[in-house]
This record gives sequence, structure tokens and C-alpha cells, in this order.
Amino acid sequence: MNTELKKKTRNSEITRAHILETAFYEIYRQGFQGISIDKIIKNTNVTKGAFFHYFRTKNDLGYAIVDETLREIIQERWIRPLAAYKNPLQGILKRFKRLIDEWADENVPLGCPLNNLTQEMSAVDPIFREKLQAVMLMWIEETEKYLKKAQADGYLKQSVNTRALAEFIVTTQEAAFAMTKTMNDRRMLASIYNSLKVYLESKSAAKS
Amino acid sequence: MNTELKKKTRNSEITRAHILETAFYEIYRQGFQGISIDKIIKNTNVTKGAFFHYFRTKNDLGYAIVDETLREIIQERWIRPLAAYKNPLQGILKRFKRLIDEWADENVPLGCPLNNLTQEMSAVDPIFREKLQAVMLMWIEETEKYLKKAQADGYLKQSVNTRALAEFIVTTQEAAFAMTKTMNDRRMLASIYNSLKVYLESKSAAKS
DNA sequence: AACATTACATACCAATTAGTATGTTGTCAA
DNA sequence: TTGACAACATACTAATTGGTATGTAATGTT
Repeated sequence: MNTELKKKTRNSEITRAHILETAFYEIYRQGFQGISIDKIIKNTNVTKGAFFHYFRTKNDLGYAIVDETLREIIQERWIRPLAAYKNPLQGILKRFKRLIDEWADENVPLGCPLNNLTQEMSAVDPIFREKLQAVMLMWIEETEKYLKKAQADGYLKQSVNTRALAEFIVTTQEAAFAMTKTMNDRRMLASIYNSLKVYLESKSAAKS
Repeated sequence: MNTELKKKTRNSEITRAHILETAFYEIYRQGFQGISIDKIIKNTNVTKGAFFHYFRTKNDLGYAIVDETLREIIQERWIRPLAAYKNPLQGILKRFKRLIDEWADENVPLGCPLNNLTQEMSAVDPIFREKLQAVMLMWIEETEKYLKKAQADGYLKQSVNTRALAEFIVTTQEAAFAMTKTMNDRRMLASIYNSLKVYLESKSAAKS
């Protein structure tokens, strides 16, 4: 009892989450192959013994970040907010726009963490590939669900292949951040957003 | 004289080019931070002394690959072929299609070398950033030149912002290979190509 | 209160890393 | 032909790497 208030000097959940969070930011900035366990434990104020108590290898840490951190980020940023919109097409565009507006200047040269890790690691390690692919697949499939809903509710032309459109939308969103990172210029975000908007409007049904 | 036929045991141009080529493929497969100089010289059959005779540091090797290898690849694959087409919009689509058709299966999980290196290194090292950005800028600007030509010749609607369209085209092309790599499925290429085709056709002027 | 177990801590290690120091040997111009 | 320099070759090094061996102390359970 009293699991919430008692101040423990040890708490496995918190320690593990703390390592994951720190490692996530390090990897986001330097890449997975660019960071070392020594750096992570230094920034976490956790000893090597503790680190290897939670993660058997450096790769295992990476896998956990994909399965937990990255998956959650995609869900939170791109999927769950769509539920609030009556017109999913509008929802997709509005959410994209908001993410752009709220994208911190310091993140402009850093890009999308999922894309970064994917481009770096999926060709290097098959387990990374599989896990990163699974996250991306989820993103596409969840997007398609909303496109189908849009079609059912008369917001999207019946002729549209929802899978292909979902792939194109997710690709464009990912690409927007990638190109913004490359050019180090946040105007790329607005430019690509507008192009996607025009494209989606050409696919939307007359209703509203 | 007789600089072509004499078989020299030493040839600085060839040796340097050989190192660059080998390193390019290693980096394409493992990433820049994932390779070591020892690996490169092993696969090149060049000694460490020779390597450091040509490149002062590992980073300098990377810079040379961006400035020379990657720049040339973009020129050869995406820019120069466009000169052969009367209608640049058609040229862009046809070239894209051909690259897709000829994209080797083994390259599907590897993606675009420019994008790989950019996503990995531009946040890590400012000189990488600057050089990679310059290559991408060239790609966009050269593409825009052809869009302007298309506009002048009546193939592209006058209302179109050529810079924004060039950015969108290059972004989509890069993104197509990135997503194909992520999903490890070459059908992504065709899917995204078709979306781009539809989009470009909506921007093309009536003339043919 | 005793105990087993989990959650850490410390010290170490072999391998790999980028880079250097110090050579030797082709090549070419004078 | 010789000398100067470029084009390599070999052996080394200090730092860093991921990971282990072996501890100790906090915690929940009986």
C-alpha cells in the first residue's frame, strides 16, 4: 500500500523511464551509432551496473526506444488527435498545421526522430528494421482508417484508393520534416503543407 | 608523355578515387558513424599511410564524398537527363519512372545515399550540414530552372510558384525512396510516383 | 526478524577507434 | 644520374568502446 507517496531511494520504473528519456534525446541529436553508453549514463546519473540491469545490450536500449518511445510519439502527435474531427481530411490538415506551427526552432535542424532512426538503422540491423517498420505501418494503417471513415461519411471521393492516399500523406508528412532538416529552413514545412493541402482538396468530396 | 598506357605502380588519382568509391558504398550500407577507417582500408587494400595521405581525417573523407560523389550522382540521375525532354514536366515524371523501374532490389532497403547521409550527419556536424545542404539546394534550383522553362514554353500553369513546386517535387522524390526503404517494399515507389503524377498533371497547362 | 531478490555500484577488460611517427620506395624534372 | 618530393607502408598509441565480474544495499515477503 501507499505505493504513490512513499519516497523510495530505488524505483525501477522511474529509473528505466529516465534512462529511456535521456537516451532518446541523445539519439535524436547524435544518432544511435553516434552515442555511447558511457555518454548516456553520464547524462542520466546512473551507473553502468544500473544501465545493464535494465538493458542487456546497447541495441536492446534502441529497440525499447522504438517500441515504446517512438510508437507513443506517433500515436500522440498524429493519430489520437484525429478522433476529435468530424471531417478526417480536415483533421489531418489541421493537425499537420498545428504541429508545424508548434515545431520548436531548435527541432528544425533535428528532423523527425522516427525518420532519423529509420534512415540510420534499418539497413544496419534487421531487428531495428522490423520494429521501425512496424511503427510506420501502424501510422499508415491508422491514417487509412480515418480516410475510410472520411469516405463513408462523404468527405472523400469514393474513387480514391485509401491505402495509397494514406501512404502518400504519411510520406509527405515525414518528408516535410526531413527536407526542413536538410535545408535548415522552417519555411519548407509551410511550402510542403500547402502542396499537400491542395492535393487533398482535389480528393475531397463536395460535401462542405 | 604516354600518361595513358604506362602501367604505374603508383597513381594518385586512381588510388584516391578507389578509396572514395569503396568508402561511399560502405557508408551507404552502414552509415558514416557506422564505418571505421580500418574497415575501409581493408576493403580498399590500401594502407593506413596511404589513406591519411589523401584524407587528413575521417570527416574529410566524408566531406569529399558529399562534394564529389553525391553531387555527381544527383547531377547524373536527376538533372542532366532533363535536358533531353521538350516538356520538362514530362521529363521529370519519365525520369522518375525510369529510376524507379531500374532501382535494384538490393537498393530497396538502402534508400537514397544523399538522404541517408543528410539525416544521419547534418545535425551532428555543421560542415556536413553545409555541404549536404548545398547539394540539395542545387537539386532544387536545377529543378526549378526546368519548371521555369516549362512555364515559358506553356507546359506549366503561369499561376504556379515554381520554387515551391520544385521543393515539393524533390521532397517527394527523396521521400519516395526513404519510405520505400522504411517499408522495405518497392511498391511504395510506384504508389508515390502516381500521386506525384496526378499532382503535376493538375498543374500542367492545357498544351498537350 | 530473517531472507531472498531486485536494484543498483565499482572496477575492470579486450577490442576497436581515429590518428601519428617514422620510415621506404617510386616518379619525374633538371 | 641524381636529387627532391610525392606516394605509399608499418608499427605504434592513447582514448573510447560495449560489456562483464563481482560486489553491496535497499526492499517486499514470510
